[in-house]
Amino acid sequence: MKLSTKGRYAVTAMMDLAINDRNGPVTLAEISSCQGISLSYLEQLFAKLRKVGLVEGVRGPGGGYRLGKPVDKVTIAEIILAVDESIDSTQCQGTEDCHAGDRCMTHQLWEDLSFRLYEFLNGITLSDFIKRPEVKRVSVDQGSTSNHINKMFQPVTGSH
Amino acid sequence: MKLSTKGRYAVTAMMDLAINDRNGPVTLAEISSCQGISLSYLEQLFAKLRKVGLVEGVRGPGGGYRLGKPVDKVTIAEIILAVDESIDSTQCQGTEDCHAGDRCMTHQLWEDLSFRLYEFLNGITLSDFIKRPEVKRVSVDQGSTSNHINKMFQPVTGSH
DNA sequence: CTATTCCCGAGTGAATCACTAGGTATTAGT
DNA sequence: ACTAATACCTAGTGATTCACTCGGGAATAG
Repeated sequence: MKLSTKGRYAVTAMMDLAINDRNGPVTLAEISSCQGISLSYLEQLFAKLRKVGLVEGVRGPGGGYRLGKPVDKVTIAEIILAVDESIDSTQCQGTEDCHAGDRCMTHQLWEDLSFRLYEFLNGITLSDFIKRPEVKRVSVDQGSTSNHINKMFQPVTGSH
Repeated sequence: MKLSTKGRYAVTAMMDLAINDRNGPVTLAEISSCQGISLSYLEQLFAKLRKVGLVEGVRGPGGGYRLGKPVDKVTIAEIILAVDESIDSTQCQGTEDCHAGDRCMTHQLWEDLSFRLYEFLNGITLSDFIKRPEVKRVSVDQGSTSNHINKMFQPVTGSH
């Protein structure tokens, strides 16, 4: 689960597609000029997105890209995994007898954390963003219909 | 909020410190041989961690590194931010009149997501890991004392 | 004094990032 | 049939970052 600028480009581009879904395909030229990313670089990113079925291209004039799945099925984790390939957890992983014996359970702990992070990002879909189109920074409308998201805005109470 | 192998090194090293907290300082040589990371590279990482007060060094024989704060005050987000400096959200950010007008709210949406991710990682502390030392993959003990963590293992129900 | 540790800076090959350049394939409009 | 618009594909490139080596210091326990 890596996360870098490349992943950001992919996610924001996918958001763009999700927002303008009903108006037909979105061209890369639009996204490029709008987001200030190179066209050819976008093409490379979309090649990866297309390979895993997250988007589908429409050729010819009036063409562009459409989402390959319904907005509520596309998760942030998928998008990031498609372009920012995962971190290599090599390093004596599996064979945990690396040293003093009782140390070095950190691999396990990291995988725990990594899994949690994945679950978190896999619980957020594109629809969670386009649902509140102009509503900038929603302010905790209780009893929400969009489940599990607003939890993130809540407590953390104990720690800071 | 970037996340790469570098951040993983820092997090696992900090976990190591947290686990062996009571046995005096931990040397970089130990972490190095245990985790298969170069000693000098570790030194560079720990220089950054020291700069923000996450660790403190003890010189001389028997020295090493100690946590700079109580384990329950050190969050994953802090560690990652200390070594993996944040993603540049440049690109027409602020001036959102980049194109057709009603498009391009994606910056805002990205910042939303980025903030959520930060909150998530800032809600996990080192103590959440060392609390269950040998307990591999805890299985949802309800009514937990360690609040907000086990929520992550729960629903996501709707999406997949 | 000496060995052990942290501390510091400079340099290096490899990989990745974001991009440029130059194509080909498909299709809507005329 | 022609043209323009679009997706699609491959190769290369400078800049940056990654993970590392090397060569030193500075502090301190024994």
